[in-house]
Parts: sequence; structure tokens; C-alpha cells
Amino acid sequence: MVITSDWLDVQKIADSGQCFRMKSIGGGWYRTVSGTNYLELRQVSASEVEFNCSQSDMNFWRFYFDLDTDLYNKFYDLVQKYNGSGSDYIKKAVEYSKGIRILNQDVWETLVSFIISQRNSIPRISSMVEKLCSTLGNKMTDSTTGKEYFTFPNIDKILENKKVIYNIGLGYRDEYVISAAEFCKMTGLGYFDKKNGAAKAEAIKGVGHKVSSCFALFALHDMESFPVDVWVQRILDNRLNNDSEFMGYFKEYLGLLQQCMFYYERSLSKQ
DNA sequence: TCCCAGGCTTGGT
DNA sequence: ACCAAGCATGGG
Repeated sequence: MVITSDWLDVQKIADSGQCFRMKSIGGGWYRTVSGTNYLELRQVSASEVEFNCSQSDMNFWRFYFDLDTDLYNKFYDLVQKYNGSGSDYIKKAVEYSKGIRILNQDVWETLVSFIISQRNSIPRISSMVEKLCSTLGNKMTDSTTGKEYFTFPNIDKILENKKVIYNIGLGYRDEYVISAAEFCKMTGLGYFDKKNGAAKAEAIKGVGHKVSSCFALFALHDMESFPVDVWVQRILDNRLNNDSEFMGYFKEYLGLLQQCMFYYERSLSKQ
């Protein structure tokens, strides 16, 4: 079915760096996996996206893509009205990144993915996550497309296969993945609430402030979370003159703004 | 507060 | 062939 939205860009979301299993499969189609669900989708026009899935799966994906909110339009309007420090850069970044949404991703998958992301490049994060899934995940067949895919391994599966984790090329991050599994086995995933989830996650060995802020934004949907990685730090230093005026103005949209700036800045470096 | 190892891959000389 | 850097973190 076709979903109409003036703020939904498949390619930009796939390349935004918030998810690592969404990739192009040719012919304009993308595929992604979340939980036990598989989806193929493509951009039909600037404001239309075709979702190749059943009606019941669409409920899952509507939530996943954060489609039932007018937050994005409110954000865009607010950006147009902003004339404070850094407004030129922010307006350009948001215009360029229009269509990026903050996904509602699985708590466990996102935690592990961002532990793996540390001191790593996006293509290699994706390949590490795929390796993890193809090695320890469950093999499934999508009823709509007939395609085979692997789910992300759950906590127990990882705890039962520690040796495997140490031998799939995660580097020094392997022990962090194990410690996250042990921690979450104890607390349960419901322990990570939107308000305090980031701080709670930092009790896990291998989860510092940067990973926890990504976790809060991309899994717990804490839109006020503003992850600062090397790219965002460069933006703050070189584009925004370390003036944090925008942070107060965009308070409840900071996570979305971070994604726009991150995506825009990386595009500038690729030219 | 500052500094560096740890593991592994890619991209640039 | 060599080496730096990559959506950081923990420990000294």
C-alpha cells in the first residue's frame, strides 16, 4: 500500500545512520528488518512511499516509521521561524534532510547495534550487525515477498553462544555485547524507560554517554536526546561556533535536528 | 582532567 | 607496504 506523507524519505532514512539493517536492494526498493518483521519499501514520489506488506504488518511499520504524528511539520515550521545563532546552517541542514524520521526501533537490537557502533564506520557497523543476525538469528521467510531473512538474536541466544560472539569479528566490542546481554537478562528490557533509560544504560560496561544518547533517541524515542559524535562535535565547533542557543529553542526536537545536521554534514564531505 | 589501549577494516599515501 | 581513522569507553 502507498503511504502519503510530505516528510518521509526512504533513502535518507536508510542513510541516516540511526538504523543499520535498512539497505537498497535495487530497482528503487529497500528492505529492512526489525524484530521478527521484514519489509520492502520504495519511494514512489516525493510524498509517496509504497510499503509491500500486509495490512496487519502495516500497523507495526506505521509505529516503526513514526507516521502518526505531526511533530515533523511542527519542527519544520519552527525551523523557518528561527533566526538565532546558527540559523543559516540549521535551515540548510533541515531543508537538505527533509524526510528523515526518528524510528521507533527495538530496544535490544538498538542497544547492541550502538554498542557495536563505537569507534567504527557505518558500513562496517552494518556488516557486523548482519553477521550477528546471520550467525545467531532465526531464519525466517517473509509471507509477502517470499524472501528469507534473519532476525536479530535475542538476549538468551547471545548468552548461550558467548564463544560465537567472541569469534565473529566484533573486535574489543564483543565483551560489551556480552555485558549488555547479562545486564538486560537481569533487569528486563522494560527497565529502560524513555525518561531515565539513557542513564540506566550507562551502568552497562561499554555504554558511555554517546551510545546511551543514541539508545535513548533511536530506541526509546526520547526526542530531547542529542547524541554528540565526532561529526556533531565538528558541527558544533566549525559551523555553530559552539553557541548552544539552538538547544533551548529546539529542545523537544533536538534528536531530529541532530539527525538532520549529521546527515547534511556527511553529505558535504562526500562531494 | 588527560591519555591511551583494545580489535579490525577501509581508504589514502 | 604502511598508516591513519572510524557515529567511544574504561581504566590508569
